[in-house]
Amino acid sequence: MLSKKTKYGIKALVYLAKQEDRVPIQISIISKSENISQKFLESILLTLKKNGLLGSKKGKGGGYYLLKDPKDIPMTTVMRLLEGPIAMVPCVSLNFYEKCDDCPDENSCSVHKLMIEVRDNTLDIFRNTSLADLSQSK
Amino acid sequence: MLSKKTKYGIKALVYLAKQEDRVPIQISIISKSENISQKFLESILLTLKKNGLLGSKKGKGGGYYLLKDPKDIPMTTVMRLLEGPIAMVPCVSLNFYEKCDDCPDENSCSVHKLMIEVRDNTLDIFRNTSLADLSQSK
DNA sequence: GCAATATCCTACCAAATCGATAGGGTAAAT
DNA sequence: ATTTACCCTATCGATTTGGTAGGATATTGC
Repeated sequence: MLSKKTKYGIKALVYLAKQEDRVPIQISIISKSENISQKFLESILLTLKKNGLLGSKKGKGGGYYLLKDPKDIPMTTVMRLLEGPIAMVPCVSLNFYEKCDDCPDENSCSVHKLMIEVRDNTLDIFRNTSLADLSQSK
Repeated sequence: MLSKKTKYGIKALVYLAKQEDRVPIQISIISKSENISQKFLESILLTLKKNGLLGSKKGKGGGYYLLKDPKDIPMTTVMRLLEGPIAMVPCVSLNFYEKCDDCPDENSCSVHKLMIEVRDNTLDIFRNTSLADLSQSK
């Protein structure tokens, strides 16, 4: 299940990507427009900033803005940053791998094989979808 | 993230599907073989029984057994039963649909569109994978 | 009929996560 | 100097998760 953190984060990024200029947009603007709790959104944008997706400006006329061209931000990046692993099971995760306690041998695990297939497909979608793709849609 | 409940459930079902005959298998056998807490597995198998996937026999020589041919059990059924919705967001779920609080219009929601794509792909895999497919693999 | 077996059922529990809120600190613009 | 708006930490209630406990119920073998 997608967390609200991720959902809100994506919506905010799309909102910023839709802006013509790279003028800083205030949290309050986004939170109102997208119906997101302002304080919650605040923390989300902060982590997006800490991880190099957003820049910020303090004080009057301040706010957040994208650091890169939306075309150059694949959804894999966004998802991993906000949601964590894309795989449904840690033992098939590329970036967050973890061995299962119960599984003696991954290669003979039925769940493992199935979840690799799911991961590959999902990964493909996220890799081939950029923030720009999401923003252009009507 | 796939819950352990689902993971264990799948493993147990695969274990049962691998049996030659349809002789009842005891919980303790499966739990030992698959390294699953016996009591936890008990509750999982019970829900699988209540939902028509498994039959059971009480008393000596009792246990659980598959009610259908593994070929006729698609993973969509198993997943929906144990994990719930296959979609990452309720607003794109076929069987567990729920409207978002924050979204005024689903059709113009960027997250919505992306998650529909993911759902369709994942659904496709689960639909075209049966319990038999998982059991045959080495 | 009685004891052994193994499912069935209910209740409970600790830990973790989630979504959100509170309250102030810091930097920048006017 | 004041206002603005990001920055940071801490806390909180609700829910979910994975697991445990203990006994009730049905079936088998003797």
